Amino acid sequence: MHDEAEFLAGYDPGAYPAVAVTVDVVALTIHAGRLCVLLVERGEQPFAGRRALPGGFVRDEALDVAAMRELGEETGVHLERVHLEQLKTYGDPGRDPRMRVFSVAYLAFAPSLPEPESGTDAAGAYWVPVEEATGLAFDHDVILADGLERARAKLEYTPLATAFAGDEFTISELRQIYTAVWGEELHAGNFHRKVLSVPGFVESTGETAPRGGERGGPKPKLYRAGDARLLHPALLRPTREDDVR
Amino acid sequence: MHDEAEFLAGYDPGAYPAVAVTVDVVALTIHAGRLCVLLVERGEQPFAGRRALPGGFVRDEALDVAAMRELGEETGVHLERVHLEQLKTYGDPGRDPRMRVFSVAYLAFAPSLPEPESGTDAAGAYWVPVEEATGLAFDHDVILADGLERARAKLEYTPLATAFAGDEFTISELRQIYTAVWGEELHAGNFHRKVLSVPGFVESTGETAPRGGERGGPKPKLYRAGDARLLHPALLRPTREDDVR
DNA sequence: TTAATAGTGTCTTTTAGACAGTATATC
DNA sequence: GATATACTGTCTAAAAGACACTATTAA
Repeated sequence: MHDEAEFLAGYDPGAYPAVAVTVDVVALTIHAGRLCVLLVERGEQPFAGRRALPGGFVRDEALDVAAMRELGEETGVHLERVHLEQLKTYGDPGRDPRMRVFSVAYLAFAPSLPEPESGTDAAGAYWVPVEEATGLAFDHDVILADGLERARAKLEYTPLATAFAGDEFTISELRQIYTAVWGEELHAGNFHRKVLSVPGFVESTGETAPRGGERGGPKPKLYRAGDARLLHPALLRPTREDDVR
Repeated sequence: MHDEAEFLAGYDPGAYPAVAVTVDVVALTIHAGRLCVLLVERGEQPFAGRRALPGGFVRDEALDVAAMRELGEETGVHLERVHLEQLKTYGDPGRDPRMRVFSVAYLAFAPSLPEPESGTDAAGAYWVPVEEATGLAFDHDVILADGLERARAKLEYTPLATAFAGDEFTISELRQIYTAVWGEELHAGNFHRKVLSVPGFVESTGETAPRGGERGGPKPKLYRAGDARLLHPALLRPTREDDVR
């Protein structure tokens, strides 16, 4: 189109007030039966010394690429089979003292627990149990809360829990993931039957684990993630009427 | 903090490459039993003359404020009890030929059908059945598709359908909303009982509609939206196994 | 009168959840 | 042997869905 080319030639990007776009990542994993989030200690202003979600400015790249890159650069955590999804964008004026900064938050689920190495941008990075992750920089407390709510909801109707597990896992391990994320005990027997009854949630490897539990019990069978993208029927949280209203 | 103030004084926002942030709104309503989306005909480059979602640059304001403002300015549609929620952010390099533009998409649900007046920014604005809303400017086809998927899913486990209805509505009207959004017929009798059995979904006004259907039938009772934020148990779509994998 | 719609009854199937019970491991 | 765990059986209650039926209204 001639008109469009002409328009583009005369267009001045600098005419708009400066804004910046960052990505911040809520990376979750299970460690010792507890749900943990990856935090960095900020080495630079603003909020130097405060804990924050890993993140940084978006370059000439897609948003999800930026999220994955920042996760690796800033924490030394390089996740291969990591599940990454966009959470929400935060852009209230004043949420960053430097300038107008819009942060596109991502949610990541890490299967195992790679101990992070300190990267270039951060003085340190570590997994922190989510209950202890408070007083974060910027509006990251809110972002974390939104991420946790999303994660808890998605466990119900998607096979997301398998993203927290390794390639092969037992039904018990899967149940412990649900327990950690929801913060509620689940009946072992009913959970077992339920998981196996949902088509495509898990599939058997035919193998069994090399040994039983620490204090006895039979060797459990091993499973891997199935091909379902949604759980039908869903695996609902124990109903608390209060949450509904 | 002395350190932080010092840092801010020496900070130069112009040092970063220019980016822009816009909001785009997927505004949905039901018209004559069909799900419709609000589109504008672009009056300016780029994509002049093409249909697009209403939207524009974010000013010194919160994102949801920007979304509501653009909806009003660009289409003349001023929605009072409109439900507005953030959908997703789109930021692929090259999605806008002018510069790097990140678009924060919002999803809006309009109860009635205010016929839009042409506003300042747009050559025209009109409601279009979603099946006919193709070939949109930028990546708006994708944004619309994501918005529809979100809307369809939220009808299942939230009372969102009431946002499409007026202050008072009949169970039949509510069912027609589900039918229009999901594109599937629902059994009238079972739907009726189901809606009334979900706590807090709807509450009776005690009144009945002034008359029955066009071709006969009793005067239906009137209801208004209840206080539930989630539907328990949910109102699930007729299962299509294919959607799951 | 005809036909369409509102609303209810009832039956079957599926699912959730409580609870018990058996087999198999580890210490 | 004591004990913890994996897994299954069984029963009950809740819910989904199919289908039938009555009552009420507009044309």
